[in-house]
Amino acid sequence: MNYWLLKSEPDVFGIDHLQRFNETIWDGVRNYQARNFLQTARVGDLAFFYHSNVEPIGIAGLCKIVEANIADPSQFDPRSTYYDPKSNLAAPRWWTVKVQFVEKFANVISLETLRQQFQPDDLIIIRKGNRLSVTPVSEATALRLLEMA
DNA sequence: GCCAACGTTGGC
DNA sequence: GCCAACGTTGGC
Repeated sequence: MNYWLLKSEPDVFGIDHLQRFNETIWDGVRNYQARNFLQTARVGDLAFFYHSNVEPIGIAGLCKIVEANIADPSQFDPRSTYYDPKSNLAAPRWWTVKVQFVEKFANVISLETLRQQFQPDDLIIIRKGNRLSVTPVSEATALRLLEMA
């Protein structure tokens, strides 16, 4: 099993939304490196839910992948902000997963705490200038994060 | 294939 | 609101 970190702005979609909806298709990823990570995610993998651009910044909860290799439906929807006219049904360009709510942490693991506890090599999210919205997390790091939650 | 220009992200 | 960092675009 693998571990991931999914980044989102809670003003748009946060852990509270996921708790309310229980499941969601993680749509709108339009970065090839992030997409490639998503394509390797498998059912049963766990993903940390990171809140960006908000106070407090940090890991707010946990979810799990319940469906893998979904062609992101928003790429085909002209009304969607994620619409991609260069994609098509026969050869979808953007792939994603469906995630299910697992847990909202009692306290957000803050970015400051993450920086104190981990090295940039261990946790991509704390690397300077990182903008990837989907990143892998090693098992060792994941287990430590789960203990901190 | 290079790279300047541009738009976006996201912490501060 | 600022701005550094980054990815993408498009002219050449």
